[in-house]
Amino acid sequence: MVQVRGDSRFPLRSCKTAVVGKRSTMPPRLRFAPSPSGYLHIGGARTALFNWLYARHTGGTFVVRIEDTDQERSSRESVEAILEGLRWLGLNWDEGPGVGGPYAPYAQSERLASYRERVDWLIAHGHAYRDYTTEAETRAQRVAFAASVGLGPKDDLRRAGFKFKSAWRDKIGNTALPHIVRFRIQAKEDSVGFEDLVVGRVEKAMLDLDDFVLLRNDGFPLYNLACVVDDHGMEISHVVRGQEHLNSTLPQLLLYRAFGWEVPAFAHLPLILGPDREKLSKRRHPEADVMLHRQNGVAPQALLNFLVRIGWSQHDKEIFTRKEMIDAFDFGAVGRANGVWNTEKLASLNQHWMKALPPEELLPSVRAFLEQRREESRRRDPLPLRDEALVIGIRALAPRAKSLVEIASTLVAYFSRGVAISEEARAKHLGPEGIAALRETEAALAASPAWEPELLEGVVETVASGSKRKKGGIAQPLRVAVTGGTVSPGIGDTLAILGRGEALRRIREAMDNRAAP
RNA sequence: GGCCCUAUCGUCUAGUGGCCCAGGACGCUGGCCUUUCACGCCGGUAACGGGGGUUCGAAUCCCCCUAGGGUCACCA
Repeated sequence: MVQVRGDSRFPLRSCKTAVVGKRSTMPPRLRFAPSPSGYLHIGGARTALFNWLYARHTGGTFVVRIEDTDQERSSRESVEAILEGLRWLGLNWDEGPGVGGPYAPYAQSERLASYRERVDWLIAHGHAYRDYTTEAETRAQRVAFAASVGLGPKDDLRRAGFKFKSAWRDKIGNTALPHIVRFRIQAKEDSVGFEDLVVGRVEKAMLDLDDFVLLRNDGFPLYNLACVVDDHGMEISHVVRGQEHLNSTLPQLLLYRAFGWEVPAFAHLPLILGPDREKLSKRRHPEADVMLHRQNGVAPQALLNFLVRIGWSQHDKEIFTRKEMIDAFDFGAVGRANGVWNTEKLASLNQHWMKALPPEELLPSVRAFLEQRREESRRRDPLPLRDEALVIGIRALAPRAKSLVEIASTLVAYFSRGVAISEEARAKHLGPEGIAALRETEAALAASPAWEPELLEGVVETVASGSKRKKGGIAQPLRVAVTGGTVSPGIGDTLAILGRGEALRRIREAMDNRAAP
């Protein structure tokens, strides 16, 4: 069940099994644990995706847990924004906000008592100590260190080797004074390490670890503590997260060990870098916002396909439906090198999925974009947005557009009364010859029993062969008359989107206005 | 700077010692198709970071260097 990389390639890594004990025989439990301090980040979405894929692949459980222990940064709006992003992507969760579950509550701010209880246990057993050092004293220590190495207090002191030492490490404090709680690193062991499902063996010398803080002086837990307590409490079997958390896994391991808890399997995913090769960040990279892509008209399926292929592959396969991703997913095929964001590839995948997905599936978002565009452009005589016409439009425009927004923008002009004809196009295609062609075609079109793409295409061809003209001799004047320009989908589709009434109207109008100055 | 991780076309990647003078996709590009614009189809361009080993044989295993990224909070 737990995948470990092949023995031949990682001989040393096969010595240990990532998961031992009864949990490894039960269906996996995975979690996505975002901190609600903004929108759903693209890296978070990828992490959520991989967790979700593995859970769905194995028939396990996908949990969403909100890590809102930082009161200042967390907000309800962010929780909602993140959940909305997940819903948009179709990453449904089995336990978590909104759906509940046997391990509720799923927000850390509602689980404070359990962290304090665990911390008390650690203190009682010598694994942690109360530290009464105030923030002012910590600051003073920094200033003193800075002075000793000739740096200013604002310089990065860690670079110069600054290490905070607590005077309380070996004392027993038990007063009511505000204090933090630190984990006591035991120097006895020389190193801690674990087997990562994607990275392999990760090891760190104990000396490189500090007595990390477990509890703040306001009683709120810090990441390492809350994460471990909840992952254990919620019986998470696989911790799948970004490689930025690789280092914090070591102190967390110490916590598992102190508690005597079974350690979950870990999988640290490579990071997604911006075009500047730095970790995709909200501040510097607008593309880090998942919802921006929704606004830009990217289909969720396309974004999913794009994300799954950063850091994961299945031979030469590039296109994945959800089912295909789920069926093929496995941590053994996750790469270890960071990937760079590639807008062109996303666009190309988006175009692929706009063509491949049933138009009906795209319809709601195209309609929404269309209504929005129409509002903005304040077209005077809007025509009703009929589903059948929209479906034809989406099918016809998908191969010609880079996004759903582009489809919608193009369609706006099809759903209002009348059209302004470009003078250049009129000069080129609506001369006496063009008008004559229009006249013949108009009559044939008006006589058409039905108004469907293939049928209309046929009518144009019939008129063309009947009048010994090339198809273009008919289609281009028609296109200009009906769209105002020389570029549009196939003429049958173009007429069909407009509908009989509006198409004929525009043709007649073009014939009448030929003499206009 | 300490520590951790990583290293194949510009980008995402295939590759688990011989099938690789390295395959696919995006991009760029030549052509075909065509009523316009696209789509599509056929072709081209372009990479194993450097140096040492191990081996009959290395993109693949080992070491060093270099480069890149991450992390070092009373954030997560």
